[in-house]
Amino acid sequence: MKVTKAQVRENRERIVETASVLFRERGYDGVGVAELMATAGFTHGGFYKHFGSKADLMAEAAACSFAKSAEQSAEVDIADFIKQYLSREHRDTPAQGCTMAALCADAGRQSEVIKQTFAVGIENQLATLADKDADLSETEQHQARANRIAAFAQVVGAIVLSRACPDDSALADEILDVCRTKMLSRYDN
Amino acid sequence: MKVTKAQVRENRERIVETASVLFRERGYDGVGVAELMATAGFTHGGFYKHFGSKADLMAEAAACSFAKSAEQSAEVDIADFIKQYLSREHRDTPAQGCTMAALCADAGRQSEVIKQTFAVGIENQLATLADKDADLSETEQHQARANRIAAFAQVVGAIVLSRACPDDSALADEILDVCRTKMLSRYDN
DNA sequence: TGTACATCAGTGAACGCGCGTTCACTGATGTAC
DNA sequence: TGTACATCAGTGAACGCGCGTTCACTGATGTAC
Repeated sequence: MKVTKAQVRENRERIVETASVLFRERGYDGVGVAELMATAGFTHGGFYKHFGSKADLMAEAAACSFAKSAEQSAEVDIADFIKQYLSREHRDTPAQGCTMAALCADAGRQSEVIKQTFAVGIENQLATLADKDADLSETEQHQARANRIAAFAQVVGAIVLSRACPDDSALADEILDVCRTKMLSRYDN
Repeated sequence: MKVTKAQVRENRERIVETASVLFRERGYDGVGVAELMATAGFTHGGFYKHFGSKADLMAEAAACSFAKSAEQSAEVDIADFIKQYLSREHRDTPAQGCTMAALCADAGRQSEVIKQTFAVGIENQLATLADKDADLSETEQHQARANRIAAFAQVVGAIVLSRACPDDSALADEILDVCRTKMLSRYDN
């Protein structure tokens, strides 16, 4: 059952993307290698032809989704980012949403390799939020970076708290609405 | 080996508190019933004399820690709360820290019963942050509540992101420092 | 108050199950001639 | 270009292990008389 080199690459990519989705949906401990491989369309035995361990895949799936999200939000301005991030749709579909929001608490309990991947992901995200056109002094740059860090902490916290509430909970929606309104009022004036 | 009623109550309490600590440290999936009971000083078989299931204990441990943290921070003013919450010490000792920060991402993947417990916990925390002495108009009350929600989202997000970074990571400290400074500047003037 | 007995918290072996990982095997691909 | 063979991605059974949960048993407590 050998397969072309192109097919191998494609299959590996499919496993990483499937993992990225399933992990965001159910957490690292919530998805097993066998189920993962079955969802990607394979039997579980072949897993170790692609990855050294489940932990290796966890790191790779995170890195992959961080790269992808940086790509996607490169053209989005900060107000649109906030609107999308703090939407009910994003909260209700973690599998398609921000990996940082879905998995950073899990990452905190994983190995240093995975934490390193997440640190890079955070820096990517901060870079994405930067206003590329602006020509700022050094103190203004520091201030801008501080603003981005605070904003990112707030959107992540809001999503994570909102997801911890029951479905159709007024509080869950209130958290999102309040944070969206407050944050947008700083940019749309 | 029957035991006095007082002893039973005390033992149950010890199990709940042990669970609360271990869950915060390693997540709900990271701690098994057997290890939990052993840490509390029992064999695992007795677990089901106290709780219907592991999920029941998860809900009870969360509720217990929310009640305790509301008690503790009742006398703390908002600036002190921010300083404590966004300290390295809090980040580095999740087992003794805020259950919301440690487990709300896990809660989002659990049953509605647990999410309900977390929603109550969030409301508790918001009530704790309220300025009891203030006598405010209705619009001022709305505004104050919105401020508390946004602040809580930001501190939770900051801790969770900081914990996702490698140990001794500059970024991890920067996230905490930036958010602490920015948030305090709104209260200490 | 003293005695006989039911209760039930705690024990520890056992249950089936799914986990991450390993392995012998298959057979089409890629390579050497 | 055609043939012979080594490679290795994918298969599916099997590994040991720890999980949540169940159960027969123990024996001190609590209760009924």
